[in-house]
Amino acid sequence: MRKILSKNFFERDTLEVAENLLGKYLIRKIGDKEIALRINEVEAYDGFEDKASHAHKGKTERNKVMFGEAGNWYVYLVYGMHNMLNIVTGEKDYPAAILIRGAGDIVGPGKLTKFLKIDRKLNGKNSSVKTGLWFEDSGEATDKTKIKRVSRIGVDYAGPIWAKKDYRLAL
DNA sequence: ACGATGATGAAC
DNA sequence: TTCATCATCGTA
Repeated sequence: MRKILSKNFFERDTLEVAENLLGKYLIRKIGDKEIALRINEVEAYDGFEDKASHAHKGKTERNKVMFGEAGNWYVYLVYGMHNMLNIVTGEKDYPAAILIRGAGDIVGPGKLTKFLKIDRKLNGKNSSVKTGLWFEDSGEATDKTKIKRVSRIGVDYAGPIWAKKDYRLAL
């Protein structure tokens, strides 16, 4: 059973989406080939108050897609060389997204986008077969009791409260 | 432990 | 228009 995840899956609480995204598949179509990778590590960036989130200082040219429709891709460049892949969650005008850190054998958000040839051309597009990048539920059950919850990476600047939140989920 | 490498946002 | 900063990675 292949079920494509659509907007309604992402239009709810970010932590809840993050938890449910683990074990789902990220599908990338390149030419006539499809690559499917099982998602095993994500990070949540949730709301205005989250000081680790790009949206904390309000809407800007870069982060505006976080304020848009759930199920859209938020892709940006860090450190001058790595594209980060995020999926927008929650209601419109509520800024939140989930960073995909690891899928399949690929560990690390920068390596993942390089492997799947993902760049900012996808920013603001929705996740669907049409854009060549989407999610599927294979139907296999994931054991939620096995989910590890630890602090996020590279967000020390957010201060002790927000840097310490266990918003990094892994299988 | 550190440098690569460039867009972004805030200050001036 | 300049400047510090950065949701990382590979090499040492």
